[in-house]
Amino acid sequence: MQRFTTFETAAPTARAGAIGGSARAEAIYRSIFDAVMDQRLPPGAKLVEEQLGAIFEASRTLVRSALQALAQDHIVTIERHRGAFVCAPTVADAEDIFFSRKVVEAALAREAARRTDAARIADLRGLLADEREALRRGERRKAIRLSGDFHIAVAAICGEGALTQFLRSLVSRSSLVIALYGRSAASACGHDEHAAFLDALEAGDGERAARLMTEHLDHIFRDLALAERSEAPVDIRLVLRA
Amino acid sequence: MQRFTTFETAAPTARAGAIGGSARAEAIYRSIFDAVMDQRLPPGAKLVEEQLGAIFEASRTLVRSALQALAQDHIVTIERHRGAFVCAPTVADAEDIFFSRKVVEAALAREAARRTDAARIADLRGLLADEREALRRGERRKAIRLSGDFHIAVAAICGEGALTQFLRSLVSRSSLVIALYGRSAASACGHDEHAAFLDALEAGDGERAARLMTEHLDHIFRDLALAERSEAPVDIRLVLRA
DNA sequence: TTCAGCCCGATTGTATACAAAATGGATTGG
DNA sequence: CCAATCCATTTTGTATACAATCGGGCTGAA
Repeated sequence: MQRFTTFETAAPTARAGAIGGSARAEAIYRSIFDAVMDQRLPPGAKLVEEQLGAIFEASRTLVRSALQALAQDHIVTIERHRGAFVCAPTVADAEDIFFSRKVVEAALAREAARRTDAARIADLRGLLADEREALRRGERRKAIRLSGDFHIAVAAICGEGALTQFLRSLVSRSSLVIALYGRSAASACGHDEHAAFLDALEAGDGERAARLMTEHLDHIFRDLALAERSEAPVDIRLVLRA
Repeated sequence: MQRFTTFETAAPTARAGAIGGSARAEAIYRSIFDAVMDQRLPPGAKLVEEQLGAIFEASRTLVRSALQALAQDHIVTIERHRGAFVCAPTVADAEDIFFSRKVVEAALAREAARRTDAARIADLRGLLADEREALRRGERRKAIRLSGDFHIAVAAICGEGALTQFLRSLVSRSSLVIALYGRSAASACGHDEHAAFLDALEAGDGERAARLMTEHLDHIFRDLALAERSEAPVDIRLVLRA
C-alpha cells in the first residue's frame, strides 16, 4: 500500500504562517532547523548573522527574521548584543519537556485511537520499518529523526491542531536534549515500544495506547545521562572569572 | 495577607526571550498584544507597519519584529504582501483551542493540587474576588482578562514550564475567540466555577480539580455563539468578486 | 608574571532607502 | 450604466548604512 503522507521532521512553525511574510526567511529557518536536528550544529554553537547571510546569499534582515523565529521555538537563544546560539537545554528543561510530552501525547494517543484507520496504521508501520532499518544500519541520527517523525505522525492523526503544533516544538527540543544527554545506543526509542503502541492504536484501545506512550516517554527520559553534564551551558570564561 | 505575585495578562513570549534581542520591540509587542486582548483592536483589524512605527516612534524594523512575534503566537496573521491583521479564529480554531485547553489545564490542575500551598490559594482567591467585583460592576473586558489571569495563575503554580507557556498562548487566543463569539453576559467564567475549582485545589483533590476544570472549559465553550459568524474572516471584496 | 585599564575590531541593533507587489480609483470602451 | 483595464498610490519586502555595544588583546605598571 502506498503511503499518502510523508512526515519530514517538521519545524514547529512550518505551517503556522509565513515567517515575516517571507518564503526566503522560512527557507533559512528550515536550513538552520534541519542542521540543528541533525546535530551538524551542536548545542551552544554561535550563529553569526553575517556568516549565515553569506551562506544563504541573503541580507541580515532575512537571517535575523529566521533567527527570531527559531528563538521563539526554543531552537536557538538570542542574547542581547551577543548573538544567537543553538539552545543547550538544562536538565530542568529536559524534565519539563518530557513531562509536557507525556501530557500531550497521552491525550493525543487517546484521541488518535478513536480516529485512526487502516491507511494511517499502514503509514505508521512504514515509518516504524524505516526506523528499525536505520537502527540496524547504525544510522543513529536518522533513527532519532524517524523516531520523532513517528511521534508526530501519531499526533497528526488528530489533525494539525494546536496540540500537534505544540508537540512538534517539543519533539524538536527533545532532539536537542538527546544531542546533549543521549547515550550512544539507547535513547532513540529503540525498545520496540513503538510497535506495541501501534498495536494498541490499531486495536482502538485508547487507554492502553495512552499508557504505553506515557511509559515509553518515561523510558526515553530515564535513559538519558542527565548527570553527566552541568545544568547550564558553560561559558568557560565566566566560570573561571566568577 | 499580601499577594506575592501579580498576574497581568501575560504575553506568551514575554519571558521566553527577547524578541529579536530587542527590548523596544518587546514593548511594541506588548502594547499591541494588550490592545488586542482589550478588544481595542478587534479581530480583522489591519496593522499597518508605518502607522505603528509612528505611534511607537520606532522604525518599521522594530514594528515588523513585533508583528512577527505576534504572528507566531497566533495573535495576528501576516499575509504576504498584504500585511498583518488581528487574527479572527474560525469555529474550528475555537474547538481546537478549547480541546487543547482541556488537555493542558486538566493535567496542570492535577499537578497544581499536589504542589499548592496556602499562599497560592490566597493569591487565587484574591484574583477571584477581583473578577467578581469586575463582573458586578459590569466591566466585562476586565472580567474576561481577570478570568484568563486566574487560569494562568493556576498553571503558574506548576512553574513556568512549557505547558504553562503553551497555556498562556491558548488563553490569549481564547480571548480572541470570546471577542468574536462571546455573548454579552456569559462566557466570562461567570458561573462561580472558579470558586468550586479552587476549593478542590485547596483540598488537594487533583482528580476533582481536573474534572471541574474540564467541565468549566466545556461550559465556556458551549456558551459561545459559534453559529452566529461565518467561519472565515470575510474580505468583502474577495467574496463579491469570486 | 599578573592584573587593571583602555582601545580596537567584530557583531549586533536600528533606521532608512529602494524595489516589488497589491490595492483602489480613474478612465475607457461597450 | 456597467465592466474591464490601466495607472498611481500605498504598503510590504529586502538590502544596506550607520550607531551602539561587547569581547579580546594590548599596554603598562606593580
